Amino acid sequence: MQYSKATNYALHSMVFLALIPKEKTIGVRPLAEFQNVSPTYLSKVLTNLVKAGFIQSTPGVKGGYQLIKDTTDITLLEIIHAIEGSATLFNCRLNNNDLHDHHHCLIQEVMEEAEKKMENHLKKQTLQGIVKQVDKNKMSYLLSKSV
Amino acid sequence: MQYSKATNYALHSMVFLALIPKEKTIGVRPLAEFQNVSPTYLSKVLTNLVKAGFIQSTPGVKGGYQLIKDTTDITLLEIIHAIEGSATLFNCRLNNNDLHDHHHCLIQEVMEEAEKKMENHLKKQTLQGIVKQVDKNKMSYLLSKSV
DNA sequence: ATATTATAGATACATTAAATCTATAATTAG
DNA sequence: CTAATTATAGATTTAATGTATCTATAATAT
Repeated sequence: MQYSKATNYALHSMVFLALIPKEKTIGVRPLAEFQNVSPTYLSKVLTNLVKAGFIQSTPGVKGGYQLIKDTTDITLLEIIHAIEGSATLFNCRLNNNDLHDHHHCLIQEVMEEAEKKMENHLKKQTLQGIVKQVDKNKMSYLLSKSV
Repeated sequence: MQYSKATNYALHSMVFLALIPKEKTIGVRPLAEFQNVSPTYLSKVLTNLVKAGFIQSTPGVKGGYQLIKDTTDITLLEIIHAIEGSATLFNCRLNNNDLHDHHHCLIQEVMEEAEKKMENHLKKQTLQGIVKQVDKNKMSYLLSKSV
């Protein structure tokens, strides 16, 4: 079980977008090249981020993508959910006739508790938290490409 | 992203096995019927649990599977790892030439922290914890089939 | 010796992620 | 207004992986 490549691209793209001046836009081409992925595929991922309200897209010359939400108001969990959806990681698949709906699965209960621990942590991790660290390292984030 | 059906089967099978008398064995057939899965497929899952050292298998008449470890000494995390492996949920897939190994990914760092929260919780959840609850409910676990 | 049960290997099937292609719409520049 | 640029949508293809089946083999009990 692993997070999808799409989620990978989404998270890295968001960090990238957070690092460029807010009034500027950036095209899908450089974003894709940076991540070694085809622009057409990445654009589909980015569209999900647009629909989630994190970024804005403008077509045409000088168009591209840009953040429209404050980095302190975007959590990693939200980004992940925008791509992966928000279904629970574990779902009891016992479909026994005798199993009634109100009989909740004890295993599922525990698994959901565990997942919540992870989510609670990711809920506290804002995009700003990542970006801040990049600056702190005093490395040219874009040049080193070590996002 | 979701845990595999195999993990589902493994967890439920372990609870089932924990509920039968320790000296008795149970064949793959009833275990499979209980979970609405083919015996041949479930046996492959169970073999992984054998290799992990949780259960024992004996061929032949009156053979089958049985627990060989104490329920207080088996955690849900261990069972999950026996099926899913222990790779991290998130892996930075940026493979830029300019990216050196020692440049660790900030996103990955956070994601691993988050995953650890979940794992720490599952590490504390023993098979006994589940089984105990089943008894507490005073329901015939096997009859109600509401694992 | 026979019936029973697990295991291993090969294979097939199904689902989903990942990626590509084409056409369309929106925007800017000239 | 026209041409170039850029994002979007839809259909389609490819690849990867999870799920499942089949057959043969080995081990055990009666």
